[in-house]
Amino acid sequence: MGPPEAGGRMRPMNSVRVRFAPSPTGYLHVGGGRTALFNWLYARHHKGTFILRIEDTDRTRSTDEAIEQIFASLRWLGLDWDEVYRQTDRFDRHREVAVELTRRGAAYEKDGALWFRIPRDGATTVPDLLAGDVTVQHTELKDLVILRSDATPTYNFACVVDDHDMGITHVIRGAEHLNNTPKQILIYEALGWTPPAFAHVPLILGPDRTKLSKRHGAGSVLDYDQRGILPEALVNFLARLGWSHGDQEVFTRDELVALFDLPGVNTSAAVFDEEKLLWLNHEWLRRLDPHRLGDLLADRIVGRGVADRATVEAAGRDKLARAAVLLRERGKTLVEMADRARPYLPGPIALPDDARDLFTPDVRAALRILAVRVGELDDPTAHGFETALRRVADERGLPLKTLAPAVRVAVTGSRVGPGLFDVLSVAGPEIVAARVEAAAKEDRS
RNA sequence: GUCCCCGUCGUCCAGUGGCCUAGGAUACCGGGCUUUCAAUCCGGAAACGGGGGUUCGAAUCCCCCCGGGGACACCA
Repeated sequence: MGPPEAGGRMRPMNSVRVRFAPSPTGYLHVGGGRTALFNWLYARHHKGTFILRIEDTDRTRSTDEAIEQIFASLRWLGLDWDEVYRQTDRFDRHREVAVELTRRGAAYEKDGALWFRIPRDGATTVPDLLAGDVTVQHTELKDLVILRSDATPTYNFACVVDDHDMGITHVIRGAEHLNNTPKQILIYEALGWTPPAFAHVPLILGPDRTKLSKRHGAGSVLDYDQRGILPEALVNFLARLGWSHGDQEVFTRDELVALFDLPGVNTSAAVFDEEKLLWLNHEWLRRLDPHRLGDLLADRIVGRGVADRATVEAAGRDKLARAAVLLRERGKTLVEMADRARPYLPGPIALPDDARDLFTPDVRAALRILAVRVGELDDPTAHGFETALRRVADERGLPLKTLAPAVRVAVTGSRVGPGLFDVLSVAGPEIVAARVEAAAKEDRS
């Protein structure tokens, strides 16, 4: 028989119910993101329920903006929740239970606050699914406030009441809570309630090996979106921090749901390695559908001010998708890709000063001819451009090794980039002809 | 300081007593390919924290030490 929900409904006993319980005192950082992910994966894997509970009992530090940020972060990560609660909505219930605790002699009032009494003797064992049995002597514990002077409940207390009322079966949370658990178990026992199962997942550390926190800089989940990281990549990366499935590194969301379970989770803390995230992002960039990636690229181009919306729309979806396919081979983030997308969009290109040595009189003469040929090109594929380029080089007695870099710089403004003929083909004859002609007029001095 | 957790390449993981001359990934170094940069391919360097046990045999089990982290709020 499962515990009754707040409303009194009964639930089947075997169904998994887990919750992610962030406090809205700031943005959601990747540590919290991973805790949310593990809970979500566990729920989805076991066909259970994923509950989101906003722990806003600290009314002076909680903000609505933070709540919105948390929602937005979870949505971006693709972690959908089945139920959502706000702890402040349940204050009456918390007070009711506090009274019950007092009636049972487990709580007492002092200085206006209500305190929970820790039994003098004995010890409490947390049967942790990951760490094993963790026993703490009661002498190590101190009585704790459960109701503040202003009658609002504190974390360790509200948490117990809500986990119980909401029928939580597994509490999956960060290892920093392991020390709180004996106190919470004592509260369950004082109330005659059965505690849920606990699984304390290892911490995520910053480069300095201390718990990842806001002071490590780029901690916010949404920052990663800002930096051009794909949610697929962050989810994949976070999942692999503390969890594994053999030697597999790349996982789709569906694979994660199918494979994730608590027994596969580690017990030691992990350092957040930005380099590996970037590698995974690159992997995911290359796996995305071209048109979807093209759309993401289009937004990013506008967002970064590389080109305006009208220009991007004029280029068209197909062209953006083709450009994205070229760009993703050497970009690790959407930001890098967007910042290199200019060559594929209409408009002039600025030539770098240090590349002017490429435009010798011979080269400029060849470029003039090439511009004409490209204007008349009837096969605007990579192959068509290659043929045209080779022919001009041949006619002018210039090695391709000399002409190609000049054309590249003329069209893209850079000496490096994707395969030249692919670049020309995606940019298209019109853009190529105009830029090659403009470069041919460059007077190097 | 006290209590709790943890300890395999720089980093993330594999490894659950013999398949380990310890495997994969990333990052790094060298080479091939290429108009360039990537990608890719080939090669390289790189770890079981230390000491005791247990065992025919230990990265795997036990103990001690050392190291790292976390918690010690009317924060969560």
